[in-house]
Amino acid sequence: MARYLTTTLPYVNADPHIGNALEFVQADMLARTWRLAGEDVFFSSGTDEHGQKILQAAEKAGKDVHDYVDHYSNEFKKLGESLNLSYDAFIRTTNPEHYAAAQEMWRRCDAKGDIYKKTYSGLYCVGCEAYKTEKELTEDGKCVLHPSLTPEVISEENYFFRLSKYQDALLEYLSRDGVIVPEWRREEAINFVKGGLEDFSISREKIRLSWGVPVPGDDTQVMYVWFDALTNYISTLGWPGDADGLFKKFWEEGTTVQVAGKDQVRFQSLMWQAMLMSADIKNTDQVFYHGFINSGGQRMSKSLGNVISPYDLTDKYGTDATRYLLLRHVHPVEDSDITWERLDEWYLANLVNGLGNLVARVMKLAETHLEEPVARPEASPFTDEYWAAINAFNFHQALDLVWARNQALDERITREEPFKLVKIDVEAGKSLIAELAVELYQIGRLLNPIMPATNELIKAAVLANKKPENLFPRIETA
RNA sequence: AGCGGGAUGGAGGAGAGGUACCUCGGGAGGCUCAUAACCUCCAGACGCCGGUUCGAUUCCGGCUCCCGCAACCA
Repeated sequence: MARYLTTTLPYVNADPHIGNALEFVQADMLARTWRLAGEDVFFSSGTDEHGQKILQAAEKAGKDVHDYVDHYSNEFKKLGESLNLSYDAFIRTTNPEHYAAAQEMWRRCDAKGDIYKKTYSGLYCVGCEAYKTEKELTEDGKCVLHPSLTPEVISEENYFFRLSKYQDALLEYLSRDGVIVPEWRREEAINFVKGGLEDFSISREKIRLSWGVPVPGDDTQVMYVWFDALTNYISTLGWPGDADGLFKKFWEEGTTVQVAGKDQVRFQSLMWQAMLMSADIKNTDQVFYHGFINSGGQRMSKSLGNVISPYDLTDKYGTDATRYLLLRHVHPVEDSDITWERLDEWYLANLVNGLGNLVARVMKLAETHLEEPVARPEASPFTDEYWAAINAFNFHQALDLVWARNQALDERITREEPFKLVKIDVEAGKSLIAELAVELYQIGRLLNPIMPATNELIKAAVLANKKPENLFPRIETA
């Protein structure tokens, strides 16, 4: 079966944060799992590069906006390498092909009568060059960032998308089981839609904001970044031209899954789905929403000094251990809290003393007592329970299953004492040790979607009958 | 106001209609193959009040306390 998978595209106005890493690693585990199961997978990620915030950030940094987005896009690419992601495409919304796709999406929605012009007025802060909602203003109505300025009421003529028209169609879409995971977010979305939808502004006046995709047929306006960015999910497949047939194969005929953060429901499951409906394109089959990561009971922020960046993790623990920590100790959909103390604890308990030590134990026995490597086992170690956990996005449960197996192997060694047996009855001892090595190989295989490099190392060690270097060295804990 | 989530041993987290699991920490013991690792045993928990049920910590209702959301935020 063809399976399409995508993350949301990180917005390139800042360095990658741990939430990006979580989303990438979750999606990568899905992609690798499906490939293992023999499915044809197209896994996409990339960067979202338009909009006011980016233009401002570039100006603030004194950089040309093109150089600025190139730099950050590359940072996200590097993060992908640090996390050993296996995506098949990295789409940038500044690609010419993407521009063409976003404009075609616009034309189609327009042809449906879903785009119209309207005057939008709001409180505008000249300091920020942005409209402000009440929430963003101080009690006396001043901008938080520019308290000396009084926001002015400004009117702007923009194009709007008739989201309201799709209220019933969206309710029908949301009535399908599984279109949103977890289920309670689907109910949340339904309630939200029932509360009434308002049309969205999908363009900006070019004189205010030049950094965006031009609106077809109106050179005074550029697309609001959301309209352009959402289209990436199909432009990455070559839509609309579809010269390689990827769009047909993966989007139209395959199963589509999007991975996103919990703040994305309105954009991914409502706005984007309405856009697809308007353009007569199949809706996304499933959107999985992960939770957020806090630290020390608070949202990570530079001012609090509790930021843990993905590079902090990979530098300290390495790629595979970082993947492990994010997949097993961060809850897939609830918010989670991590601190260095806990990360150190998990690393030490489960990887150093757990998996790493187990590999050393078994391979030392095998290397010492077996003349030749064991044969590669035929039987699949993947159980229905394991597949089911992953397909339900319960990554942590799939990992629990593997670690239960690790523990069972440790227990077996203690119980059956191969190191003693081999001195009493050489053949029986060898045969037991061979069984242990085979089990270790199976554990290695189970780690494939979780810790790709460790999976290879363990399998190679067993097949070479050679104890590897410590997989997870002890590290200095602060 | 409303909508949603959470409340599990000393700490942090899973979990599920019927002996409550994991990591750390505490106590006792074992092993020596292993990265001073591993294994066994012990002490210790399901916020409060009702309801459904043979039985609920798990389902339902109410309460208390925390946390999100409340649309152009990319």
